[in-house]
Amino acid sequence: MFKRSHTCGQLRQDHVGLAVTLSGWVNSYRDHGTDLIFIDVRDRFGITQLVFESDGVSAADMEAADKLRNEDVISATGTVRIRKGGPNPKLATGAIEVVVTSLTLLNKTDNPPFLPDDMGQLPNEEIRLKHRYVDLRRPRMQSILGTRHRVTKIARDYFDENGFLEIETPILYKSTPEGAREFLVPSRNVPGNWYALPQSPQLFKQILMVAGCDRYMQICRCFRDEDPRADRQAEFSQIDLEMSFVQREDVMEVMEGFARRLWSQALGVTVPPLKRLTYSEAMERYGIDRPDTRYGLEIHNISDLAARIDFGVFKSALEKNPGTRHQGVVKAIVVSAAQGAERLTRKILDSYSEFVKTFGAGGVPVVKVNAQGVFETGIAKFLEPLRGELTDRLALKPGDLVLFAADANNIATKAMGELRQKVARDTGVVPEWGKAWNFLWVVDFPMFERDKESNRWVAMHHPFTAPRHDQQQAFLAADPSDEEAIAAIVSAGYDMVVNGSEIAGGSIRIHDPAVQGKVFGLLGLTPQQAQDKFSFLLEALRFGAPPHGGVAFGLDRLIMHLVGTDNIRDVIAFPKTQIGADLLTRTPSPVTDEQLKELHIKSTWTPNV
RNA sequence: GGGGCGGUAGCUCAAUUGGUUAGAGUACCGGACUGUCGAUCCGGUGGUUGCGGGUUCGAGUCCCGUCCGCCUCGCCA
Repeated sequence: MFKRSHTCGQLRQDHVGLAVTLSGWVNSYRDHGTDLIFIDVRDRFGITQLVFESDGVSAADMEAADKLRNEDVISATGTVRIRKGGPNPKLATGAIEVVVTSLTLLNKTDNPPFLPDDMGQLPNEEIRLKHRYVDLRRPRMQSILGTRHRVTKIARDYFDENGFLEIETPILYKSTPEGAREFLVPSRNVPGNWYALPQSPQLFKQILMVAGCDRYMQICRCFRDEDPRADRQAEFSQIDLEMSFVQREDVMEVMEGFARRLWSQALGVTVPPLKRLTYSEAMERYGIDRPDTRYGLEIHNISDLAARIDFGVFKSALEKNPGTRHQGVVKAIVVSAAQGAERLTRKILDSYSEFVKTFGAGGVPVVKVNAQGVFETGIAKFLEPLRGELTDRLALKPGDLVLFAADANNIATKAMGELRQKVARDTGVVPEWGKAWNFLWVVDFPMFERDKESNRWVAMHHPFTAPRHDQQQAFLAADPSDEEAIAAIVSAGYDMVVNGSEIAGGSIRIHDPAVQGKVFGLLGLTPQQAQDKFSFLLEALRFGAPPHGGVAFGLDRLIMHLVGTDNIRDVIAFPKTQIGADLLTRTPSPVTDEQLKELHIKSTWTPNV
């Protein structure tokens, strides 16, 4: 029999004397010979020690117990008693043991590729993913799966209480090639036509608002066929929301309430009211649209001072793109002695130039402030005329380091934003997990940005994002050819950021067909193209569309924060690798010519000979 | 598409300048052991050094190609 009476984490002193049956995996065995064997049996709920004594169990069962090995699946019946050898404080069940009277071996395991314990070093990730069923047995992974379950439950409860309706939207959807690369699915019934997997349910949830659903939520899967990162998968999950008759503040209030509920229930952490940063402020002070405010190291614009000295590096940078928003700038980060400037060795500082080159910047000039307040290092003599003013403006003290970036505004900003985070890691000023939760809002994003390659406008958030309420008239009046005017339009978007990570983003949507048409036009869609791709949306906007807006939380990233991992694969039961492969099921995989034919497609792939 | 790191026993790793029969821990197999708890002790099995070429008297080590995993730039409306 294997129907258990209790779980492996359940038994306590109160249960002493009870006849019980436990089922689970052999976590470890301690074989003391023909008369005494200990087996720790494990399930999702815990570990319990079983004792086999030769005078309490049949000879056959004793022999079977002798042969048990790690990860065998067993069921054992016996009696609970206080441990004879003293309690084991490491186990929740450590006060008791179960003296076994009968044993059933349910599944004899082959020698497992690795043991699912969290004590030693983990095998490499390839092995873990190949044998995911073993990896997921680890208590740590079970705990993460448990957190993930609780988060989705809290989300459903919270949004239910706030009047949201959970509604499913299609996975087989229409291709809308703006944005991320899509996964395509061929249609059998309509030869030559295709579905796409949704990058997000964006338009369906807007249609649901037009359909009078008022408040929608869904825990949905999204698909973007782009290269992954440590915190990004091609297939990922969102807590997706949309609300009718709301302005920006209304959505933000609901979001903030959810974040507060989540951190409270999952971690016991109280989230204070969120501060707000505008996008331009974030970019200016932190060089990134999702600032990590757990440490200082803010970025200073010293272009005005830099322009006054004869230093070639600064001079040539400042001459870039005159009169535009990408005009050359000189920016500085101060690493104070108190923030661990001495940890930035010559070698590390040298590596920073290589580091910023990956973002297109030229290098990182450095000066060090010596004990007399005088600048040292190679470029010190060029900066000497500015020493007094720089010392005042940057509040420099002996022992401080100043790191510079001089380039076109967008490049210098990006390089400094990334460098700031790297410096923080290198100096050790980033608090360890769980010590600080710096939530904030970023608002007032530009509606559009210029795509470098195609030199066209692209929507910064997405093409359905509305201009901020007070920008609507300016937007409708703006001349599409006036680049600076278009770039200056601010959207009604908002991102929630915690510890430098974007965990949610959303916006008030366009509900006016005229505004939507102008956006499509700016994005380079002809009226005919807009009609072909989004006729359903444009029509819906003409048939009674309420003002609406919404947001999506990145579920995987939320879990990463709540469990303290920087690997997104740890929070997904069956994740994919860098090339989108599932090593467990060996996906993707070839299909037959018959399958292809039925779908009216032909592969152009040929094997390398 | 670019850059970086890695791939040696089931697993984690080692192997000096290119040089004897590629080692250790653990797992596994056999044995001993009545109070362990990451049991202990004794013995043993286990290798296409990712794969394919090349250089060399000799390659885990050097070269070329390729596959896989991770990090990253681009990309991610």
